[in-house]
Amino acid sequence: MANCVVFHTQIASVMEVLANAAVAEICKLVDDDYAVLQLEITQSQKENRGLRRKLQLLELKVARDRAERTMRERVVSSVKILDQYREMARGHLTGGQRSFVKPVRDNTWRHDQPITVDEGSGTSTQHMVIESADTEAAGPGGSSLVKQERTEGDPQQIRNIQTGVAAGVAPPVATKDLTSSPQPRAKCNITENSGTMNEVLKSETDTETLIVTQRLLNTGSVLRSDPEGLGPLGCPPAPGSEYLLYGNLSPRTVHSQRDSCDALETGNDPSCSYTTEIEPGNISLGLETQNDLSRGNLNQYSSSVYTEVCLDKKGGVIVVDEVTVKVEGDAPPTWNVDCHLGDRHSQGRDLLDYRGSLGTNLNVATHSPLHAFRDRDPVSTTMGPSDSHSSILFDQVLNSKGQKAKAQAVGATSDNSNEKQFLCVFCNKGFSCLQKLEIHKRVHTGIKPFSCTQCHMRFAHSSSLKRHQRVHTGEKPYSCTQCHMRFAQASNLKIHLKVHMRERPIACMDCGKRFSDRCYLMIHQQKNHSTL
DNA sequence: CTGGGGAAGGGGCCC
DNA sequence: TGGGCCCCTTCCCCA
Repeated sequence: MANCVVFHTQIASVMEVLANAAVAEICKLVDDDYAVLQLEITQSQKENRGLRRKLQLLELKVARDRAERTMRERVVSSVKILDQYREMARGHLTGGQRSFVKPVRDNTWRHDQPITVDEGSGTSTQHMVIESADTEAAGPGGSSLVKQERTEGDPQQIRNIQTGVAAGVAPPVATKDLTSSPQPRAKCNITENSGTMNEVLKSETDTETLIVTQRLLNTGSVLRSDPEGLGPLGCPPAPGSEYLLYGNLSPRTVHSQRDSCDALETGNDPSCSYTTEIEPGNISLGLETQNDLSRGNLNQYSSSVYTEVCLDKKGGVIVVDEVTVKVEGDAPPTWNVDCHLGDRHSQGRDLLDYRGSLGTNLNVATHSPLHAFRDRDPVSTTMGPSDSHSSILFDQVLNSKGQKAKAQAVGATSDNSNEKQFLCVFCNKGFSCLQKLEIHKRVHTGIKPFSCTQCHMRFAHSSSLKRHQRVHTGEKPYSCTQCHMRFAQASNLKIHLKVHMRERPIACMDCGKRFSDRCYLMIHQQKNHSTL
């Protein structure tokens, strides 16, 4: 019995030992599996983090591209807007070439009518206020004020754009327009923020408000800066400014300035954008006109300033780049033909071309009315360095200091050969050299450096100007050998020669009338011999 | 409606 | 690289 008890005790001990060993084994297995699982989880988490980072990078890249693209587009539109203001001022100064029916009081812009320019990339809210004293208040040097209120932001990121000629600073181009304006014409300070790329992304919800309030004078309207001649932050205007020169450097030349921060140095920063996005509700382009249009007082505004800017042929909305100018009411198209300065039809065609271009690429600022407006600048008579300079500066605005060529080169796509490494930022068309690209971009920018001295026609190509001048000289160097017809253009002679060679092989079986093409015969038969 | 002429836009090529 | 020429295309006007 005692042995039996001892035996059971031993068995129990063995069982316990075995159980402990089994538990230990199980625990070891669990620990191992747990470690493996932990390792796998950790690796998965690392992979997730990596993928998340990649995703963020991709999103950042996309946002950067979008911001850069938007910047370019808005720079164009903003430049055009500024150009428009210059034109407005100039138009009031050169009223002899444009019909101004509107009384003086109606040409006054309200101070409280803002233009909101959402720069999209800014980090602060800024206001540009264009003010002008009344004729009486300003005296013979009646002027308008363009100033900007900046509410926040790093002073290091401010750039001032000064349009016009600062007091005491000689205008770059002395023109006859100045005769009507004894004072320096325009001076416009635009303080602009630039930020980092992150700021661009962040500031998509931020607003930068560019409030432009200008009271236009019927005569002698002069844009000037704030009386102190200081920028919004007290930065004195730099006469040697170079920013935002665009188009023709007439007295309405945009002088710009860079303050000490040299904001254009931010060229590497895509957020360094001078973009404008005019909110229809705050748009001041029309200012009172817009309201008056809705009231049906359009006839009072034969001023090309208003009609050209505000009116679409359909009387609805003009879309210039991303700037939407809403015109309320059934405003009829009132492009003042008299304002076209003797241009028989090409300017109107510019508008058509512009619309057609927009039809294919809404982001292309092609021959916009504003450009057409500028292009009718009767001041410049020949191409001057200012024009090329302005083109360069336009590119500076567009691509921020030397980034243009880089962008063009970087933007090369597979469908462009190495021979055409210079790509147009507007249409992506490739050119073999930079000069050709620069010339081509006039199609989009509307820059026409070549002006006829006999009329006010302007051309983007020197050859076009030379060809045009035959209109004035009456020279017709191309003569037909078959008749006595003479032509100023060889292409027209070539077309004419077809008259002598043209055959009309298509004959109507009913009446015998012959046509040069089958489609003419079909139309003819449908109209005259249709049995239906 | 059709065709002809005038004129301009714009790109390619050459020097 | 810049200017000039050539060419094609397109639009407008007119008969």
